[in-house]
Amino acid sequence: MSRVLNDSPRVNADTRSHVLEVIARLGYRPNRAARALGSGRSNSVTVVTANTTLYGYAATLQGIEEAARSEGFAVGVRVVESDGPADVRHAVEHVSDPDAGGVVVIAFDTAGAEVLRALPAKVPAVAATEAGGLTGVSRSMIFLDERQAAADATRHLLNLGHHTVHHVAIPSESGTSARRAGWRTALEDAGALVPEVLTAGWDVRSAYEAGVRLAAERAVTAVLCGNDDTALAVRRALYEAGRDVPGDVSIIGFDDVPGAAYWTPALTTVRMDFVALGRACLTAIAAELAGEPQPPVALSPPSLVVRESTAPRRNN
Amino acid sequence: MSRVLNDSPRVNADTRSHVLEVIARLGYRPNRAARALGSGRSNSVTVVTANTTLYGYAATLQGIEEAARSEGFAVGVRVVESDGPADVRHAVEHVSDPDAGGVVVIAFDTAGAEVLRALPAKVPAVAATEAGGLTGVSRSMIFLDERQAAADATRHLLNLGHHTVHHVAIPSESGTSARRAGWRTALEDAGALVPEVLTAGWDVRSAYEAGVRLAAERAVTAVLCGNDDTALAVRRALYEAGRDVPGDVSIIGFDDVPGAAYWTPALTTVRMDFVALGRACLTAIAAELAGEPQPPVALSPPSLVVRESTAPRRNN
DNA sequence: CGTCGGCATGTTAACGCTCACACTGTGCCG
DNA sequence: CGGCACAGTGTGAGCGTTAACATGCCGACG
Repeated sequence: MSRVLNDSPRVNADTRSHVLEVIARLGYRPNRAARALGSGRSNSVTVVTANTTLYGYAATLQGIEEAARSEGFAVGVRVVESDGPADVRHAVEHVSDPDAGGVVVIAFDTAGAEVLRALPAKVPAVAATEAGGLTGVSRSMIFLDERQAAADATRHLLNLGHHTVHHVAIPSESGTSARRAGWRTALEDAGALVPEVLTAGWDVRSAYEAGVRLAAERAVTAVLCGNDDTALAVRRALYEAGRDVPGDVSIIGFDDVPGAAYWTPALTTVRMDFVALGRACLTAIAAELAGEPQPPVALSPPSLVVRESTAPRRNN
Repeated sequence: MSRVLNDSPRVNADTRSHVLEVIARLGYRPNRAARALGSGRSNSVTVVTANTTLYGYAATLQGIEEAARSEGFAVGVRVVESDGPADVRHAVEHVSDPDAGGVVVIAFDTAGAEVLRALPAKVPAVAATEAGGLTGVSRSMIFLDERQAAADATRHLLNLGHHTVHHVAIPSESGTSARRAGWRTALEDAGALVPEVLTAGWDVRSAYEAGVRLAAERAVTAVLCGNDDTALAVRRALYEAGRDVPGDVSIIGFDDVPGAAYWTPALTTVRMDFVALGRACLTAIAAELAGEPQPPVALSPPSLVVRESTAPRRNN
């Protein structure tokens, strides 16, 4: 019976259908735990992430779950609250259990990255990372390369007549995220001054505070925000300072959250297909678990979508 | 050794510490699958949800995971894409496996509700539902009762001089959600006219369309939206119609998503503590799995937080 | 001083599967 | 017509735990 469940090639069609019939009649359901124990495989993946609520993480998780479901995998979730040694160790121990199956770690931040580094080589894993991947880790790493889009966004602002564009960064694994890199490159190529970057946390408040600082400087007329939530907060700070968006200041976000098109003004942002990223991760870990070679994945690159939050520089 | 791992009372302190020492030295880690097989228990819960990306769902999941982690449970996720029979059946089969452990279904919508109804009585489960719970299901149901807050919100608008309050509803399990009920009650109590409710889906676009219809009617000056995303879209529609918020029209949302306070104007909304809801669900399912009686949970009720999107009715 | 009741600890049958191997029968080749 | 290869099927030894039971030990009680 084990043979028909795992559809081995060596079963007579008659026998198979008979077994299937009996299975149906008895309402038999295989027990996953027993199957895992017996085979050593578990047909499940667990995703470790720093958060389940933030859009990028949640959407990636959704992509993973979607693909997992269609491939018959069970999916587990484990959050690492911080990159502190205790949290990281616990997460690593959790997923080191064979029952956790394959692991996909969402390493957009240092917490995920630390887990990835601490993960024993024997546990199968892939990672969703920032563009470029992580250094010093030999794992399959899949990412959305927004470097180009970040440069496009910056150039878009420059072409609008802005003398330079400011950047408020979100937490990232490397000090130099792809967003920041693309931004800097575009600025340098254009011979524009590269302002100091402000950093915000995941919480909207810290982004707001960065916005307040930016709003105080009359010289800033264009800002590239690390993500849409950051853009929201920066916009708020600008508003409170009496500076109109996009009249006085143009802003661009990253992610293109579902509501971005419905903002007032609608947000110019970079569309990131996190769901596709998640799906690709699942496909990759499934291949690794099956011992198949992993074809390099090519995700369509993020692209700038221009809406209403950017406008020509107002001469005054 | 099984005895020390499960800290049974009948072990000598010396023996225990010795075993512990050896365990540490060998780097031994118990195997979850084997443990589940042997004991019949799995120390894990799987949450079935219709979505992982929408704020209410994601935050509830976060609460569950948080509590699960601190109690040593592993958490699985299974999404039911729709309330169609096939999706529901697959989800039910998935969680019927003993390895799935306890189940917490997020039944804010019909998909979740259907799963709950179809779940065999033998599988331990609790549900996070709309206020009031589901009829015809005998399971522990935990919810945030926003009826009062909805009424408060409606009254707030009425007190501001609005003749009535329109409502755009989001999908719900019952035709009459608590939000809607509270709204209607407040309206009736005030002797105000009860307008027809508009319904939107989870997608922002449908909410936008509802907003467009509302914006076309000069009589609407106050609208209570089913959630913050809906409010966002309605606000956009109003803006496109040249109607100012809150000058011409006041709007209120539900959820109080992290960014709501940073909108422009900051959104008046009802704060829902989904994380606490999730935690409560985990506590409940853990108790059920342990065979302990379940104390009824009392979650602090959602409350209205007044910000900038509501203002006195403008007489014209 | 013989017994009996616990406490500690040793032992082993499940748990529900998978996988490797043994076995049977058939068609085909020489 | 014997032998062989192989498709199809039966069988049972694990897989890593748990829990029930068996055993050994000591002190207390009669």
